[in-house]
Amino acid sequence: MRITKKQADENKARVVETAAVLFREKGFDGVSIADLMHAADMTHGGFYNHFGSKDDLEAAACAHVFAKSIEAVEAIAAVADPVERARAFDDYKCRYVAKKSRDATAARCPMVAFAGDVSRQSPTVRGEYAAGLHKYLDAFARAATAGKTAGVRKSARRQAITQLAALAGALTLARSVADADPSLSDEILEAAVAALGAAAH
Amino acid sequence: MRITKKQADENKARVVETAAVLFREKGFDGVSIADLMHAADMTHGGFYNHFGSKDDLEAAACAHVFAKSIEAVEAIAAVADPVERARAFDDYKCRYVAKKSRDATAARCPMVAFAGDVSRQSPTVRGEYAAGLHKYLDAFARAATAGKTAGVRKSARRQAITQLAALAGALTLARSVADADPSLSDEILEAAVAALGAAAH
DNA sequence: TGTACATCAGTGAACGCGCGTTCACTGATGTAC
DNA sequence: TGTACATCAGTGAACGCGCGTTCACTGATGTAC
Repeated sequence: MRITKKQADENKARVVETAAVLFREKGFDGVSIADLMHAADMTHGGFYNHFGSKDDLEAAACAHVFAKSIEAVEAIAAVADPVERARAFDDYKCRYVAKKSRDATAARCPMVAFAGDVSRQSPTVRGEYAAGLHKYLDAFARAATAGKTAGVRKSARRQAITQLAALAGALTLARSVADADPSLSDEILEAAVAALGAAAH
Repeated sequence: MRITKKQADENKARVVETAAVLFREKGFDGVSIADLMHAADMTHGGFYNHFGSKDDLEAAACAHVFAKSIEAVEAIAAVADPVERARAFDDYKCRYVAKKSRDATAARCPMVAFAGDVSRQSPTVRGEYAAGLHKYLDAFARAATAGKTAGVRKSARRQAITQLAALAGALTLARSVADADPSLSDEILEAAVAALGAAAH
């Protein structure tokens, strides 16, 4: 039963969106193609009409998730007014290490969701992940250094990278003990928030 | 062919040691029981004489790896002379985010090696991991706050947690792009080292 | 515009493989006397 | 200490399951005339 070209494109997009959610929630290996296709309201056989392999989909899902995150941070970096930009950036970082963010596993940041798995995946996935992280980190550093003079920009970028590592590390560690030691998990996130406050002034 | 009790205990210990290496290198799901047992110079059938399930071994390996890390940090925290302790602690942190550390995947820190996978493993593994991280983090905070007055110790602990998150986050991110974008990977580690230098005085 | 045919997105059974786990067996070790 | 037997760590074949992937088939869509 052939369907319309537009419908087929929508179906493919829905598979990528579904994968973006499920892969973040359960990891690449935790989602079978049959599970995924059923979650996207299709049967598993049609998968290979759209993707050459599961690897290809992993790469596509990775790029898709990063694209959204990059867009959000670039929007902050593009804010013209320095005060408003700083406020928006602080908000973003606070939300990043909020408990709500830790618990929303399906919407998690691609760094945290994929960093552990990605180095064991195929070169295609690794390449797409690296490209995404590179752009994300650049956008993050730009949001932090926008408006600074060229003289301090280099060290400001370094600081931004470390701040990003601290946020991602805190979220990763907090997530890893969320079930087994909730109070430790909370303490890690609270420390991250406190550090943001201390760095803000 | 029954063997001596001592030999059997040694065999079990060798399986745990081998698992500690292979799981860090390839992840829990990347190592089959047959692979593992052959790496430990045995056949796969004997596995269940020592462990109830693969989960049990994962938990044991997790605890084993953490125990070593905890021991190292506790030794630093126990150094009596404040100057020498600070120097030892700084050394430890610098080694943690050295490129050599990123590339030694088989010897990697348990936080970085397991954090991504652990929340998808069984409760047994999650429990052992959480217990290990809790002790490790406590030791790390003690190494940072030893000798400080009670008044500042709470905020010093928070700072130590964030510093640990920054180190673990930097190593995780650097590892995740090590193959596909080596210069980005290097930049992340260099930023982490620079931040350690800035925090030291 | 209408018709005939090729195309191809989606279906669901099937294949082959690797994995965790089980099991009957072996034979040296540990133990009871 | 010596002997007879039970124990149990290690072996390797086998089982059952889930997975990624393939394939013959369907029938509405797209296209050539």
